[in-house]
Amino acid sequence: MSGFEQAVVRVLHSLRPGEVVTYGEVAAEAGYPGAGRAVGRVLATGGDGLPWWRVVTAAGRLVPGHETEHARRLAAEGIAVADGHVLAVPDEVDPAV
DNA sequence: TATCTGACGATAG
DNA sequence: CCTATCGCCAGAT
Repeated sequence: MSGFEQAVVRVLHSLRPGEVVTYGEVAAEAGYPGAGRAVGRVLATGGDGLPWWRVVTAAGRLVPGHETEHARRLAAEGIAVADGHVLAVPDEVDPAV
């Protein structure tokens, strides 16, 4: 387990139900801004134990190759998904906005 | 140590 | 919307 991997895992577990973040956000939150690519690698290698479905690309695009599974899990979390992309990323639930 | 790869990000065409 | 290019980082060979 490298520090990077632990940091990423910790961030993912820090997310609340229905919380969706991007790879860049996870990387920055983990303390490795710009390491979004490495984050994707961790999720891909981690395989299980990690809420990878709460992570999407900066464009709101779902994980390539897992769009169906991803969309299904996001729907279970209450996230609005359509055509392989999230309709919105409510990282901060602000009714004022 | 060097090189390649990848569930990324942004810009440009 | 899609592909191409560059920059980024960590891991694998």
